[in-house]
Amino acid sequence: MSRPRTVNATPSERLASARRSASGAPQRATGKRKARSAARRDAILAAALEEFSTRGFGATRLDDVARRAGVAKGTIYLYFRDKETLFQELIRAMLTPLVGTIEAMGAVDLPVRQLADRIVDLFVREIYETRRKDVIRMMISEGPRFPKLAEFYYREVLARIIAAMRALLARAAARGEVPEGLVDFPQIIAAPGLVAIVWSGLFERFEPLDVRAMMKTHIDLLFAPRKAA
Amino acid sequence: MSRPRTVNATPSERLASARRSASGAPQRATGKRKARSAARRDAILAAALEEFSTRGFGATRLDDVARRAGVAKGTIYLYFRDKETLFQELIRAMLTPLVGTIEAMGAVDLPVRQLADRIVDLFVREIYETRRKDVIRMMISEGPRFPKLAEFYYREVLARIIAAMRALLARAAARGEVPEGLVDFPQIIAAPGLVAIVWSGLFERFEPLDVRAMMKTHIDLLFAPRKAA
DNA sequence: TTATTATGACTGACCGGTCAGTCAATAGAT
DNA sequence: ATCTATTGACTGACCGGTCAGTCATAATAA
Repeated sequence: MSRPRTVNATPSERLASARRSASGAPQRATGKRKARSAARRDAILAAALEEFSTRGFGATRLDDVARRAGVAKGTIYLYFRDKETLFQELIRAMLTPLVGTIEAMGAVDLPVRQLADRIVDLFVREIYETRRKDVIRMMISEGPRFPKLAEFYYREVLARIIAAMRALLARAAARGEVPEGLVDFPQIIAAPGLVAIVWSGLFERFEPLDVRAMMKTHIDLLFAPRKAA
Repeated sequence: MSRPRTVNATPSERLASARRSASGAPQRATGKRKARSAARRDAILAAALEEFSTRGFGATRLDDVARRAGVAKGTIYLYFRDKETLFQELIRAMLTPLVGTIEAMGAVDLPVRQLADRIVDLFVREIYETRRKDVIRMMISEGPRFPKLAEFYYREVLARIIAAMRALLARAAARGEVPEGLVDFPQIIAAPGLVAIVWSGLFERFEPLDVRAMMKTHIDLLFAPRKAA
């Protein structure tokens, strides 16, 4: 047995190691190393996105992620505690930037129709035509088995977006631009977006779907001027 | 999906096995045996539903399915060729009965509003408050990695429902009960249903959603009388 | 500046546990 | 007795996670 292995590592050593990985980059680093380190992390996340989004969490092999990232498997564990952490960090990294953008949009005070158009545009450009579409699909697929992840997504993303929408819709409703009912269910506005995301993953090849047109139609129907009740 | 783990089995063996399993029951059977056989199959499917829908396809262990069904693991293989076949049969068995019901509904010629109410009711009673909700969730989650399954679902379920809806909407539009736009995107009608299914799996515990109310609101908004263009 | 030492990022062979699928043995029906 | 259905121990591919060892780079000394 010529491969001696160290069997002992004090609890504190283990803890230190765990803490390190949590930070997301191996130890401290300066200059060249720091840059390289960040690049590596990104490469791993990019590879993970590719693999996770085509194979799903369970069927993804970390060996494949490593190969795709041009890195040894062990390296992944220098940047992420384990497979699950990698997965969650990936989703976090992809979705977090969106929130600010959307909240900002809700703050602007424009006629709802214009806002609606902007929202549709934002959705198509920043989500539907983007890898974020796949991230949301993953969220839907794997979320039920990752309660922590679902909670993060709800608290940091959804709840905020819904709050912004509600505020916006309430203002519009007060002006009579929008029926009151919508304020209770902002989800209705986003519903076709969800349909589009799911459809694209399952049925696009049988029957392509014009997302923009569908969302436009939906908005037109919801916001069309009505006869008085 | 998943890697084939069996490496040896002559083509003819495979065929024989396939032929038998395809029938869904071991050999021919009559009387008592036939009944027992059908019951077994059902027990396995029921157990599979339970396991697959909480753990997902990949993480479900056939050992667990067997235990839950009160059967030895090998027995599963008497009724289904492999894990994937079991999964697909399950979805097939759960969704197929729906199609007829929905198509029948589309054939009736009633004012859209009444039809809409019936459709909402059907959705809530036959899907949302049922295990079928979970089956559809599984379809969404696992579909992208089971092209065959997605195709079956599209051809046998979705396409038919959409066709029925389109016919119905076209009639209604001709009568001026419904805006023309809807005919192009029957998906819009179903969108909140999808939202409800996804929501229930991910966020119910943070923020319950009144599906009936949401769908009612949506329908009211879509079908409300409009000012003339 | 150049030489020497220290660091820690990176590697990849390896380990241990897991689980789909098999099949010889057994129970049960006819 | 014969034939079928059922069992569950077993196999082996597979993969997440580990860690001793390597070497480029950074820190320090000369």
